[in-house]
Amino acid sequence: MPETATRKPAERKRGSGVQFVYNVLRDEILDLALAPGTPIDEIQLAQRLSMSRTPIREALVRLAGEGLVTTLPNRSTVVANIDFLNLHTFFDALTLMYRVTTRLAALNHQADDLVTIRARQAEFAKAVEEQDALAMIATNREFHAAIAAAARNPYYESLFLRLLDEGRRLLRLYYSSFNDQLPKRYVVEHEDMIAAIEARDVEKADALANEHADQIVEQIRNMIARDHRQKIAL
Amino acid sequence: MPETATRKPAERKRGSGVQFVYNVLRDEILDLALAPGTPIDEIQLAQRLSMSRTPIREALVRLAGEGLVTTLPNRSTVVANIDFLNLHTFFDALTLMYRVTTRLAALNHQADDLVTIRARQAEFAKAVEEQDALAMIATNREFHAAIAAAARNPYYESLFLRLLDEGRRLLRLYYSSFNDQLPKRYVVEHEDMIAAIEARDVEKADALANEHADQIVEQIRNMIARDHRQKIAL
DNA sequence: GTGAAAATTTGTGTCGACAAAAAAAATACA
DNA sequence: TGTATTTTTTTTGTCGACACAAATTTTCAC
Repeated sequence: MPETATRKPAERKRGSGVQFVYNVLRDEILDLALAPGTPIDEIQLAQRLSMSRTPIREALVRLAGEGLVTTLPNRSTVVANIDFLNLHTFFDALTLMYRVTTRLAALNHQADDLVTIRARQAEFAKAVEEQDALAMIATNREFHAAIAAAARNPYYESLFLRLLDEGRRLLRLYYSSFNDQLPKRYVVEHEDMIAAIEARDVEKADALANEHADQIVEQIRNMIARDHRQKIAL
Repeated sequence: MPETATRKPAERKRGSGVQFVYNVLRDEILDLALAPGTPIDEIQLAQRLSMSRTPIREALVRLAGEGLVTTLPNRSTVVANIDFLNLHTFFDALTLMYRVTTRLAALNHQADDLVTIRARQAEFAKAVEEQDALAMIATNREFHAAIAAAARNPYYESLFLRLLDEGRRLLRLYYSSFNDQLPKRYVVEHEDMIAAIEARDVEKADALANEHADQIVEQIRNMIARDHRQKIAL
C-alpha cells in the first residue's frame, strides 16, 4: 500500500473542500497511486482527509464527469479502467487535438503566450537532461497545455487537457522503460513547433504537431507491445 | 415567469435523485426556460422538486463540469451565459466535430447504426414538413448524435454532444425566425450524408459534413446579425 | 455436507441542521 | 442628505445521522 496523503483537520478555508479532495484524488489517480479499478470508499476517504462525506461525494461527481472514476449505482465508485482495446480512439483524438491546438496557437497567440510556452519547454528540456521520466511526462503535458491556452479555443482546450491527463496515466504505466534517445528528439521537435508558432506559419505548425503526435503515439504503442510480450512470457 | 415543473414527493426510487434533478435542470437550461445568467437558488429548487439540497448540489456540480452553469464560490451558481464574443471558437469546434464524426461513421459504422440514423432522419424530415422549429432543433441534434455514436470514438462524441447542446440553446434564441427554405435543404444534405456513410466514402462524407456545418453556421450567423440590427433599431 | 433462506454487515443516497460568508438592511454620524 | 459602519437576513459549505440497497455471513432445513 502506498504512502497515503493525510492532512490535519480544520486548517482549510471554507469552500475549498471540494477542490482539495478533487486535487488529491485526481493526482493519485493520474499518478496511478490509485490503480485502475480500485474502489473508492467514501467513509475511508472522509477519515483520511478529515472531512465529511459531502464534499467528497461532490468531488467524485466531478471526477466522474471527466471520466476519471466510474460510479456504480448503490455500489462503490471505482477508479476508471484503462481501455486498452479502444486505445486507437484515444490516439486518434489526441493527434487531432495536437494538430488543431498547435494550428490555432500559430494563428491566435499573443506576445506573452510565447514566454509561457518557452518557460514550459525549458522545464521539459531540463527533465530530459536529467533523465527524469516522471518530470518529462508532467512537463510535456504543461508544454502542450500552454500551446492549447494560446490557441484560445476553450472547447479544444478542455478535450485536449482531458486527453493529456489520460496520456499521463498511460505513460505512468511504462515510465521506467524510457530510453534516452527519443526524448531528445522531442526537445528538438518542440523547438521547431515554437518557431512555427512564432512565425505564424499555420501549415508548418500543423505538420510538425502531426509528426510529433505520431512519434508519441508510436512510442506508447511500442511500450505497450513490449509490455505485452513480457506478459505472455510469464 | 415560466410554468415551472413541480413533482410530487416520494415517488422516485432511491439513487435516481441526482439524475432526475440533472435532467430537469439541463432541459430547462437548454430550452432557455432558465435564461442565461439566472441565479439558481438551491433551497428554492429543493422545495420545487421535493428533495433535499444534497442531490441538487451534486447535479449542479455535474452541470458545472459540462459548462452549463457557473459556480461562484460562496455565492449562487448561475446559468451559464452565451458568449457571443467568442462564438467563432464554438463554430470552429462544431464544424470540426461534424466532420470527424461523419468521417468516422463512414469508416466504422455497423449495420444497425444506419437503421438508427435513418429513423432520426425521418423524425427530422417530419419536423421540417410540419414546420415545427423546436422539433427541428431537437431532431437535428439526435440525427447527428446518432452519427457520432456510429463513429465509435467516445472523446469526439462527448465533445460533439456538448457542442450540439450549446447549439440547441443558441438556436432556441432565434427559433421563431426560421424561414422554410433552408430546412428543406438540410433534409437533402442529411440524405446525402447517409448515402456517403453507407457507401463508406470517407472523403465524400467529410466534404458533405463540412458543407453542412458551413450552412448551419451561416444560418446562425444570419439570425444573430438580423437580431442585432433589430436591437440597434430600438 | 450442501444448498437455500435469513440475518448481519457494509457502504451508498438522502435528509435536516448548523456555521460561515456574502448581501441587504438599518443605523449612526457628518 | 449622503456616506460609513453595524446589524440583520439570506444562502452557501459542511456536518452527523438515518434509511435503504447490495454483499456477505450465518443459520437452518434436508
